[in-house]
Amino acid sequence: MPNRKAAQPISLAVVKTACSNCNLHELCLPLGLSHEEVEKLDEVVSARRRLKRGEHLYRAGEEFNSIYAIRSGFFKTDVLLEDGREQVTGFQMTGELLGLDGISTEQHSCNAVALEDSEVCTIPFSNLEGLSREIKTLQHHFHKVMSREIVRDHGVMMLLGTMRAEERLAAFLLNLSQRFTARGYSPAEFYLRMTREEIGSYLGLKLETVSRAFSRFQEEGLIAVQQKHIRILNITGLKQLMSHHPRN
Amino acid sequence: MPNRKAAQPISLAVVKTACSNCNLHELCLPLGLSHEEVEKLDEVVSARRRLKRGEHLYRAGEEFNSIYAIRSGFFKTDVLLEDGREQVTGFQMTGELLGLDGISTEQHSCNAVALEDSEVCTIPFSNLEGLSREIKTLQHHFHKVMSREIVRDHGVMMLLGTMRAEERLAAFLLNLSQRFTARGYSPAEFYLRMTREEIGSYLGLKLETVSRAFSRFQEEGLIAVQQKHIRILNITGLKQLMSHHPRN
DNA sequence: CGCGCTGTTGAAACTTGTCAAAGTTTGTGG
DNA sequence: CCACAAACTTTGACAAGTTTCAACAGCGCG
Repeated sequence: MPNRKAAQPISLAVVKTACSNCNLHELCLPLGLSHEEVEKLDEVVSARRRLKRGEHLYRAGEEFNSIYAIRSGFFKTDVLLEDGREQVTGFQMTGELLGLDGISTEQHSCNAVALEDSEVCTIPFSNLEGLSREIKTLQHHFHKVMSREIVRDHGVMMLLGTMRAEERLAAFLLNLSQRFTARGYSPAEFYLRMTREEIGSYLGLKLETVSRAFSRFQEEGLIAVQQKHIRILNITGLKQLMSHHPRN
Repeated sequence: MPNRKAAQPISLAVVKTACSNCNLHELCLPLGLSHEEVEKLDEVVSARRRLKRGEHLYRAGEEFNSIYAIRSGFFKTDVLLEDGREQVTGFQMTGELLGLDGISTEQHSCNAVALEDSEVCTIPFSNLEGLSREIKTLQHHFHKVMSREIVRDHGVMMLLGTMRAEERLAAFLLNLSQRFTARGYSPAEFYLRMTREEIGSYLGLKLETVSRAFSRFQEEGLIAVQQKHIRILNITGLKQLMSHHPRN
């Protein structure tokens, strides 16, 4: 096995990822696998890839071959309609998977764009399927991950279908907070990697509406906003905001 | 093999389904399996279950054990928030699968309700996983089905996030039309199984708005509505309606 | 150091929701 | 088989929320 730490010219495509060394066990696929099984998975995860901010990991229409595990960084996925309409369908962070949408037609159905310099593990899908046939735990975990994505999408549908602007933004901030927390970051303070327009697109709102909601939250002492820097001052307040549903 | 047509007391739970006889090959799981493989699947699909209109196939919170293939009938799934908000997340028809959301937490995360008398095949999930480990084609097909669900959800997010009332309803009708067509029914004439309120819930609109949009489509000669009976008179018109996006 | 992208704020327009009333269909029990 | 109640649908008038358009401020990249 090559020594990855040696100071030598780096061939990006060749650097092997090692699930066994990765500190994302609980977030990514290797959950609950034996040491031996993780080593098999190592063989399947073919390469790391680095992306600069703004770079596409894949584009809608491209052939689907692999799914990607985010090692570090931050992504958005978005869908484009023929008529030019566009919507952000999700924001993904460390330990989350990208590309599941491509399995269905063997073509990616959305664009994945790095919102900051990022690094992903490439997992050739047919290898993953192969290994899933051998390792029951892996198979089941993968199914759970796909199912979780479906449940998550239902949550977004709920948000888009039943919540008003400020509720949507509160839900969004609370969701980010919770995901940062799960990764060991502060639940109350973080930088947004996306623009107001991208937030709006995700939440089904115009950027101005997002901006106004931020301002309103600030006036009410719920958060402190300074551009992309967010501090949540009153988590309970944000949560309450969401349970005051309009009527029915 | 028992003769299912014999006039004898029927024990619902015992009647075996036979994928091999089923005319839903292309819609359900057995796509592209060999004869032999389909027979293995037969063994896994444990029982049929009949539901009356209004009956729940499963409820949110119940333990997840099986997924269901709709043999005949029509369902809705909906999600309930603690605060009483509710949203229909989908309508499912013959040949489609129900229950994929439950894999993630081993609990169903939504309710599935029959909107007309219906019949489903119960597919114990661990059996399906087992068989997937043996039959590559089945495994891959199942992954595609899950992925297709994710892509479908993205479509709904798009609809909820970027379209206005009439566009949403047009998209909804076109989608139904297309799915009926795929099942050999008329593309232009069908009965809605759901109420205006359920349509509204799915589309993120109030029932009055749905009703008004129907009326407007009728005035414009795009469709003929009589309660739940819909005839599409001008498919192109409906499609055009959707490409006149608001602005950007 | 300035230009462009991003974000903020205001006022007016528009879309959808709310409330209310009346019409229609469906299902049930007499 | 009819009658009545309940559920569903339609329509109108008004209110509320969000978008649109516009102007300006701020930050950051080159």
